[in-house]
Amino acid sequence: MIDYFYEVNMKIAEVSERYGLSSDTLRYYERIGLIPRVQRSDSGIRDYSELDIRRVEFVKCLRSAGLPLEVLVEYMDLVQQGDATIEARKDILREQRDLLTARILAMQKTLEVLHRKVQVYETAILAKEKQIVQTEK
Amino acid sequence: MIDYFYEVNMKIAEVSERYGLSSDTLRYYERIGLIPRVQRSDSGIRDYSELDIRRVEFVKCLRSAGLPLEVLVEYMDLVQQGDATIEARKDILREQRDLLTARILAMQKTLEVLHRKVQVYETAILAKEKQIVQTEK
DNA sequence: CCTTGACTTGGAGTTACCTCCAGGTGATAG
DNA sequence: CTATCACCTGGAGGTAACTCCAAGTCAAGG
Repeated sequence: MIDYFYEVNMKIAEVSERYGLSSDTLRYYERIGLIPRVQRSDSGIRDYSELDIRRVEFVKCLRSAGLPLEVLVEYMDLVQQGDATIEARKDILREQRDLLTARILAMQKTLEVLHRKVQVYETAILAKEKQIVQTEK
Repeated sequence: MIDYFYEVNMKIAEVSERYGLSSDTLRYYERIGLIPRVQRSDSGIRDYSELDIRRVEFVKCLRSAGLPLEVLVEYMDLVQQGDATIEARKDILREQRDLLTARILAMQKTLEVLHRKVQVYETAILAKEKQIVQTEK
């Protein structure tokens, strides 16, 4: 029988595939309360709703920038608590945004250092090659 | 008696202070071969030379951008081995530079997401305040 | 009916990177 | 002379974030 309802939901393997997080990690995130409990099918299998998937995406995004799980858990907890926590949530995100800005700045400085150092090596290698050519003459 | 030789060297506490790495961390870095063995005074106390200090600074810089210890140990090892390893060292730094570039890019995207989200919260809070004012009338 | 394979759970194990500790030494201040 | 203090060593402990495992369930295919 054809299912007339459009089925958006996904099993854990699909979510894992799509967001590059292992199934174990997804289950782990749920365990620690980072993602609220996902609905299970009759046979107990996770059935990620669109909302769940958006949460995974959000978490994946912030985690990949290095925000600590602890902070994200706290934030997601506040989200669950509803409108009264908007102020607190904003404060968390603002703080993390500022920290991230600082981290990016530091990394850019380091990148510069690395970049110059690579260039120094490249010219050193060129000089060495030239020396070899002269020796061969 | 006055010491006529200019004394640049530092004890571990001073290096720790100056670079924001704990003494334990400095000793740890030496243990794992990230910093070659630092000279000891007669009574066995570390006496960081200018070169040692430059190494600490370099490591601190790269670590703060998230380069893994393993890679840095490998690199410092090659440095110890002398000129023959210049090519290999360049390759390591180039790879790490490229990885870092990618990480910074990803973080900038996340920063944008965070930034927008903070703004959404800020306007939401403003709207809420306005509502309260109206209710009070 | 039986096997296969993707899923479930609770709990244990792993990795990277420190951080702490116990027990000991040597220089300096009271 | 003794107490304090910064340092030493080797080794154990801690934390964050996964990652793996054993034992079990269920649906689908042969």
